Amino acid sequence: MSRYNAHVTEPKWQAKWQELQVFKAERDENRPKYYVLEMFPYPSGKLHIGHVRNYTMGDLVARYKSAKGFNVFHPMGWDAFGMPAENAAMANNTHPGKWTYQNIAEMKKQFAALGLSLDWSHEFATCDVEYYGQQQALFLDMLDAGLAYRKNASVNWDPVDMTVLANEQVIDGRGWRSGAEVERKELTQWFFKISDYADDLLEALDGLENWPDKVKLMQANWIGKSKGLQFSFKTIGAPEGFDKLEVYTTRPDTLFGASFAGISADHPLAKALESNPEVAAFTAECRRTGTSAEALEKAEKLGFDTGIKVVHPFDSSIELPVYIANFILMDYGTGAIFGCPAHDQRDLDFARKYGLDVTAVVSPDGEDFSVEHEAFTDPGILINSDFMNGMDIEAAKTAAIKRIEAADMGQGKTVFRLRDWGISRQRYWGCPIPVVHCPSCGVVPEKKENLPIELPEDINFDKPGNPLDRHPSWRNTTCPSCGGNALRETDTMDTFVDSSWYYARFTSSNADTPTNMADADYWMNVDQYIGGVEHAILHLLYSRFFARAMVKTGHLPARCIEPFNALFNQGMVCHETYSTKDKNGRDVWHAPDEITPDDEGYKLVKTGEKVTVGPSIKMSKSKRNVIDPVEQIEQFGADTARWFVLSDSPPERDVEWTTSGAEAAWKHLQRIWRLADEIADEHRNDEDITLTKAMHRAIKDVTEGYEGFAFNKSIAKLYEFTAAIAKSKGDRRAAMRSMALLMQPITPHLAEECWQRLGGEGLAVNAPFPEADPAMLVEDTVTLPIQINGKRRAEISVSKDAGKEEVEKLALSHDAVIRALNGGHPKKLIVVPGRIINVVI
RNA sequence: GCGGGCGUGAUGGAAUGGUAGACAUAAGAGACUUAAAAUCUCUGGGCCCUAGGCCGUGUGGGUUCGAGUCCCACCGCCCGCACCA
Repeated sequence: MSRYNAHVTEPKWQAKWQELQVFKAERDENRPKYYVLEMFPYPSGKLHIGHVRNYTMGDLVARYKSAKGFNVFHPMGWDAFGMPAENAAMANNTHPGKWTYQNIAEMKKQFAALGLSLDWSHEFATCDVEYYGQQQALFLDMLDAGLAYRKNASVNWDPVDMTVLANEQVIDGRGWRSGAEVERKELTQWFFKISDYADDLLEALDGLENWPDKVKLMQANWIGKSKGLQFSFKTIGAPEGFDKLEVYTTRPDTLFGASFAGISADHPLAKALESNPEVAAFTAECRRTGTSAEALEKAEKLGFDTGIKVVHPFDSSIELPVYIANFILMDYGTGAIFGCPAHDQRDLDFARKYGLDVTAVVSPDGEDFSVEHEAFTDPGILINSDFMNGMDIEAAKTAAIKRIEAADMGQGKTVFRLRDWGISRQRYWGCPIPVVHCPSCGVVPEKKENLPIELPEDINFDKPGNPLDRHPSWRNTTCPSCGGNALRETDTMDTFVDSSWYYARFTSSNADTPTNMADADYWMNVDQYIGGVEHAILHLLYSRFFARAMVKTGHLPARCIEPFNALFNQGMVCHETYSTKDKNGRDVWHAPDEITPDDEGYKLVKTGEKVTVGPSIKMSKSKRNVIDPVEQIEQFGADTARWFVLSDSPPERDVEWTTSGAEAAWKHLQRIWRLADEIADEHRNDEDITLTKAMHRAIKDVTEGYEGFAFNKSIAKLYEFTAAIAKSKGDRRAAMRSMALLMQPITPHLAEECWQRLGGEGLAVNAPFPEADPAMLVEDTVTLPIQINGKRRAEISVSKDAGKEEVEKLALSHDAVIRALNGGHPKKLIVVPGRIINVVI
């Protein structure tokens, strides 16, 4: 009997697939296409076990769909721009490009060992000049279409690294790298006008039937649509030019409960008042806490009474004080509000602190009502509100808006939380923004024929800041408009731009325009997109925006505004943690290969010290609970790793990597090989009908698991089917061949080997997926449980065609039922054909 | 605080409102072996008066002939957002 040697077999079949170009996708109008895409990786240089799970799932789908007759497109590339390359360049005195391409080469080798059904002929890295040059063309078209623009914006500025930081790179108010206190700085930045599509991006979520509800909900919350009223108060005692104060509210129904007006510390009116040193001190304080994380700790509501008053829009005899308040955001609505303490918790906290009136204007039942320390935000009936008295909230909102509009003081308005996407980054390793700053013409877009604007190679990171800023020969250029001396834009694009359209570029990765319409038209949309839920908002929202922008600029067909037909978020791979304590009682973490089992639990291999086993959590370097997939593949082969990452948990949930589980997977695959090997030499002629039925049952169940992203259930069925084959005394060849084809999407190498050994025709990867014969799924007899008063007491075996009456008769004549009836008659008898019998006594 | 999800054996997990615990791991027993490894077989929620019965899917109610599944309340855990007017 031969032993299965993955180290020989796996490279052999990988070479065969490559030789025969099995995974190369060609347009073919006669077959339905299927585009499978996994979120492409950042080329860190090291394959992570999470990649194995992600890409195995995509590969399963690709191979399964291909076996089902689809023309499958399954490309791969590299999300290759970004900070880590610059950090590595600084640390190792190398070039970011050199570092990145070395990593890509290294990672590609590791990918190859997994045996993925990828069409590498469409491969690109986003740092390839061919890619980012087309991205620049896209940018120019978007500029033309009014989707890109420049404006002043306040950003997180790291004064040591001299760069802008994204919000998530600011930790406790300090730069994640330099540790320097981050400043708010006003800079002129490039933006994409994603807000133009806010409503569309929200509405279209409903049409994404095969997206997780969770992701759709997160996007909807992020877009944050609210309907309300924007109107202006007349002011009393305000500086020149501020005779009106614009506010926004979603609760115009509560206007008669207003007891103050509030403005943000960044509001122009607040700034105008800063000549008063007290105001300046207060606004400075607000801005400081506004940027730091401590502000989130239930920051106390603080206000500063400006002495200015505003006049109530419905009753000019009412005057309200205007406060500068620390809880009002400048970039939402108008940066100014009216406060209605009775029906808003923040306003109530504020009012109690500063002794302002609290008048309830909505009551649960329309009766008199008052509020103490908890704002009333439930539905109710308007009181104390003049013309709105007696109305419900919705009617009152409509009435208030109508009245304001009639008086020409404002109008109903919809506001979004979603803001335009700032894409400028003061960094080298990104896509240069293709514009020129000309002293006479201003900001001038580069001409398309001058693209690509390539990053210069001769740069260094000796000094902080962007090397492009201090590279005169690159920076100095001529104006595309007047031909005079001009300076290049030195900002590069946010790396999220790169990943917002790569799925479209894959369809025609060598085109000399961003896409080729014929290819895009054939391959788009992505039929199944697979990746981590951490990209639920930004990457997916940006991609949805980009698809719209590409439709508008003529780079995608109109039907592609939603580029991903189906989305699946896979769970993470977790592992137990192992720790001991050091002299100071602090945890010291140990890698899985540093420990060994002892009598009860684990000890350190080196010292024999007892190890505390912690819960299974996301693999991380700091906790050292990391499993290296390359080592796993060296030990057991890729098929074992592929089988195991899918076997234990549903794909959307986290899976725990255990040594025993990986070994069990390996043992099972060995067993499959032994069976195939044995059966290949077997000469049995008698059909085992039980096995044939088990085969069709397995085909049906495994297929359902693949279709429904329940891969763990498919694997359970494969285990059952294996047991059925092992047990059978009849001809097992057909069953084992089906087994090979059923396993092919998960363990493609072993499947090929078994297929070949069993005399299968051609390659398993090219064989059609087995189809279950419905006739073979029907059992002649079924076992029906008998319940007495809803509790299972017995079971009977009946023919599948047994009529209801026959079943009833059989049930009533069963010993257990006779005993329970004790001579009496059942009150009720429920027979669900093929399911259950319930005797109610 | 708001929004969402989830609570099932020692563990990961199965279960169109219809036999709870498929499949796998850990554990235990046995077969083969001089022995080990490998392989194979069996046991595997708890309890009791053990030919049988009682209890059991976070807790308490409800709907139903029948609830892990549906409804209400509570408890616990996880994730997302975070002063969004």
